[in-house]
Amino acid sequence: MSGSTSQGAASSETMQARARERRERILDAALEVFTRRGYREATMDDVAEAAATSKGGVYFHFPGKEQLFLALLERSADLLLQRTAEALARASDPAAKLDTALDVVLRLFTAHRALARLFLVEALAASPAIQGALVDVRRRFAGLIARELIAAREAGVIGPIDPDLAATACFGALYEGVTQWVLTGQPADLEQAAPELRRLLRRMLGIPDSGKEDDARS
Amino acid sequence: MSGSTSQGAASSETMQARARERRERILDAALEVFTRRGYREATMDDVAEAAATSKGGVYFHFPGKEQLFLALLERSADLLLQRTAEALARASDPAAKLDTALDVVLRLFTAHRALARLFLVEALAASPAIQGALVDVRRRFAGLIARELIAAREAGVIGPIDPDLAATACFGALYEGVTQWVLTGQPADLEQAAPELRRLLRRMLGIPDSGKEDDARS
Amino acid sequence: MSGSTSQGAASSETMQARARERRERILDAALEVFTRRGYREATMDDVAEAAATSKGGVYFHFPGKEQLFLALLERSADLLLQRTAEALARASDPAAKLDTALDVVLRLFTAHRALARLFLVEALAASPAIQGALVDVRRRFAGLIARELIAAREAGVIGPIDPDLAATACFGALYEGVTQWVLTGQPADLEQAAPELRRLLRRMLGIPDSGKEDDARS
Amino acid sequence: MSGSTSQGAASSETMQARARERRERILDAALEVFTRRGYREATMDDVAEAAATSKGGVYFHFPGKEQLFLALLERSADLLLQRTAEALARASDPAAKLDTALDVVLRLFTAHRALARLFLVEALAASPAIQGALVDVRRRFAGLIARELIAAREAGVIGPIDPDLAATACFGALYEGVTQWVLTGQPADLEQAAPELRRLLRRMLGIPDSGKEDDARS
DNA sequence: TATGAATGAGAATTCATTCAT
DNA sequence: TATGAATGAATTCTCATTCAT
Repeated sequence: MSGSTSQGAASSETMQARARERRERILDAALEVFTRRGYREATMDDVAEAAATSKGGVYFHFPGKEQLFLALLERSADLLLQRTAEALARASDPAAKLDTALDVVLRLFTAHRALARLFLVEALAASPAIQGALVDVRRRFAGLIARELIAAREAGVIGPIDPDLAATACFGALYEGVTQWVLTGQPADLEQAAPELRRLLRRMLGIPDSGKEDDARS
Repeated sequence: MSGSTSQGAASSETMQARARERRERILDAALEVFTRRGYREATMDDVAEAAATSKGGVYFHFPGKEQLFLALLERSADLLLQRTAEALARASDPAAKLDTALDVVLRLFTAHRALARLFLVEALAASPAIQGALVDVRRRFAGLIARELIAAREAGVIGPIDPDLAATACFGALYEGVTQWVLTGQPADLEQAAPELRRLLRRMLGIPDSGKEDDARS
Repeated sequence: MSGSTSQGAASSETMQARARERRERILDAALEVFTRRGYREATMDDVAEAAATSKGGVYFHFPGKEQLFLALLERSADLLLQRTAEALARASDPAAKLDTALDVVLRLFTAHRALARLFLVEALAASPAIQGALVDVRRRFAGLIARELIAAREAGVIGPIDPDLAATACFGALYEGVTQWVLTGQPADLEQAAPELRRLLRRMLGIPDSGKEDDARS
Repeated sequence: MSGSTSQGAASSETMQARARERRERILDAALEVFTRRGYREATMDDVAEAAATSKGGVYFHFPGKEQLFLALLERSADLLLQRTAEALARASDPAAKLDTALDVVLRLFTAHRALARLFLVEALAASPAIQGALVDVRRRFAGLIARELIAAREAGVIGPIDPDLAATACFGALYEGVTQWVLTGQPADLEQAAPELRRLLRRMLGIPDSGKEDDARS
């Protein structure tokens, strides 16, 4: 199995690279299709066509429609969670962490509305397995926030609080705004809502206002 | 008015009453089925069977699956919004209004988890028309809150605030909690989360803590 | 049964008159609907609505859809055949008979395009029973022509001829022109084709040209 | 061109050949089924079964029932028109052309009564699209005749005539005879009617009788 | 007689998945 | 690996007919 001929190995490597490439292309196509048509309405034919391959080709890379969606969800969730975690790590104090996380999420979703739709709308009613996966993603995300809240509490920056519930509420406030935007297109620029949303969340969590910044909309 | 026509009228009235009754029975059955199987998985056969009628009977009362769901959504939304509006009207000061509205919603959803699931999960990815209707319901609900926030602001009870965004955030925090409960069953008792949620929302909105109360649902 | 009370008798007569009236109204509505939607596409609901009555009402007067169509066909065929027979009786010589019959048919169909459609198009593929009825009508009509041809032959006005085949051909030539008109709307004025058609049929049957008349389209 | 790709090409060619074969098999089956049951009564299940394939297979090759019928109509019309055109081209003088065309049509329909039924009866009331297609076929056929009439007129073989109307009448006479035969089975042998029909049409068109031939049925 | 609610047997069509090539 | 033809179960919706009132 280990490179009997260099040619075989080279070709195998090339093959693997190609396979990975095609896999990615299928995932990209799937994102576009699931977003445009919805999970149920989207057909494997749609995906195959969008990926410029055949139905059989899709089935070679993914065992089924559900697993395709799941893979897509995972890939997207990893991106979202990783970016958020990085942003949280970069910021020093709790207030800054909150701000940064908020910015990352809003920016990410603004840039990838399709992805937002996938998460917030389509995945919810797709299938039990997908629903489960989505719940998991939400939990991981809320967990990220909760951890920070615990740290902030221990540092004495914020008062006593139920970190899980607070994180969920925080997540939900953000979530609802994005969902409305995804579904209705309003506000036209999602990021413009950031300052006010930041203020609301800070107040909810009991993070003291840093005073200086942002255009108070008194 | 009496006399020769009364018989005809009576029979017609009876018919209409029966028809209305059957229509309600179908809606009840539809709620049960859509809840148990999800919008997409549910079939009109299921609904007919659950309503102890025939497929044709369902189609006599509703022109299609989507319209059936829409009718159901409307009926349920009216109930939810009306109850909440009543509760808001009963309470006097903003803090009490928030508390009461929260209680009503949590109690309603706790009592009708099926309905909650229908609203929060299934409807979202059902079809564009249903999605639109759902967005509308969410907006009406957020509007209810926004109106109160404006009143509270004018009464000087709370500070300057963007009422729409705040209402959306408020709604979202609540929504997310209920959704988690619907999807995961946690917390086991949704209403137990009320006091802490109340505290968070109050803080977010800037409603002064009345001190004494909480976890006493006196 | 014989007028026990004048009131009863009167009301019964009135009833019968009303019933006949309604029956006619339903037939009129059926003609309109079958013509507009085609036999298969037309529903009993359509007919009932067009007749401003209820489905049950239609079923009271006619045992079923097929019988309704049959009754309509018969009523229309009677009209067509009777008018043609009258016209044939009025004319004296074979040439005049042909001319008159042609005029009657073209005028009748021009005035009642719906009826023409019913005969020439819808009835053909409706159901075996209806097809049988239609074949019968065609035969009766062709028979009308054939009888005249036999008489003309016996009178020595025309040469030897197979009367049945000639009648069928005659009928078909006419039929095809009307069908094209029904299906395509061309020629815009069906009756304008009469002179040329008359000339063709005369020649086919061997009826000598009366010379004088009509604008030769050389 | 040979070598590594030849295998792929060969397999692809094989596939295509098989697919084309299957497509033809479905068309053959459809002809049989539509003829036996009529357009409306025939179900896609019937067609699939008759083609020894699955419903999905039929839908793979044809997008729907109507398009299947349309494809069938086209295939059959092409056959009929082409044969007739060839026959017309083979004959030299107008009289011979008429004779040959008549023979071809009668022979073709006699041999394929199912096909005749499809054309003359079922297609007429099937659906607007099918109706349109059928009108088109009729027109093309009448056009074939009209062209010959114009040529004959220019050659001075026949007198002044409206070629379109004459062609339609000619076509109609033939059509009606065949339709009667399709619907009633009479005459038992369609081709036996040829001589007399020929005489009638010749006379109608003003083509001089060649004198010698045919068993005059005086 | 008239009404219209109810029935239920079907129909066309869709699409995830399989598999020979 | 890739292709695309083939499968067939499942689903929505239709409509002639019945019948209680």
